[in-house]
Amino acid sequence: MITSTTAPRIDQTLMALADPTRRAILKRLSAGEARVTELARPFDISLNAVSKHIRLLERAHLVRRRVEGREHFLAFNFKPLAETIKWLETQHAFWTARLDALEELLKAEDRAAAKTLKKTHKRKGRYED
Amino acid sequence: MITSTTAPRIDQTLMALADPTRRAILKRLSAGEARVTELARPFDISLNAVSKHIRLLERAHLVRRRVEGREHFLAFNFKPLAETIKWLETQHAFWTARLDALEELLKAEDRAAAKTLKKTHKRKGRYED
DNA sequence: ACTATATTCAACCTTGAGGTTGAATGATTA
DNA sequence: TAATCATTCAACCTCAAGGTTGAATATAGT
Repeated sequence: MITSTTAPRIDQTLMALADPTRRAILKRLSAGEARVTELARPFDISLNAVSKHIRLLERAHLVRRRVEGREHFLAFNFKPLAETIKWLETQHAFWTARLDALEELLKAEDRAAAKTLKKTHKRKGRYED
Repeated sequence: MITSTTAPRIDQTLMALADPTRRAILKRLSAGEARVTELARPFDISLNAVSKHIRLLERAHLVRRRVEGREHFLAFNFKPLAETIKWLETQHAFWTARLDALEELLKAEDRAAAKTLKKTHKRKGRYED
């Protein structure tokens, strides 16, 4: 019984990345530290909204905060991102390997069918896109 | 004014992947087509819940559906996944490149400071983790 | 001591995720 | 035809995302 493929870290990271505003914030932070107000400036939403986005990024460990007086400096933390990419690549490799194997299998079936002229298993309704 | 780094496709894909149940479903589907009931079996949640997850995966184009009579066959669609990984890798490259450049800059500063024995800019509060 | 600045807190709203149960629909099978 | 199976639809619940506005807090500048 699959209760959960418990990878809460990955859940959080992917969730945090699934928002264009947050991705833009990260992009900005890849150029170096920035304060909250600074990060908020380019956006059309309230400062508070950006503050919330930052808090969420922090919770996902994608961003770290250094408080200096009244100013909060945010910095990018790459680790979770690297981990997530690695995980995705692994899965991707796994998935495509399976897919390739399946393709091979189907081709082999087709060859066999052609040979015996039976033409069974003409898989109807193949998908595309 | 950054209204949105509009990549709705990526939003959807990342969001869809940010759930362990859905990732498990995809993993199952990488081994080949499956029907809804079949996909639902290993989970501890209701069939309806799984049906909803599938609908969401479909909406994100990660899964395609082929209806045959009363049975619905689901299949993995790799394209959005590949796209997303590619995008993430690009961003990762961009981010790390920037980070490396920044590190270089800081090191250079340190060297310069050491040379003139001034020791200014001793960046306090470096982050770790 | 004021005043302005940087940021969060608190309360509120709307929307959708993730789950439930029960009924409806449609295709098989006995 | 009647019963069974596969799936969705409909209605409901709870919770958190993403946004707003207005007040609170603390630091910095005058």
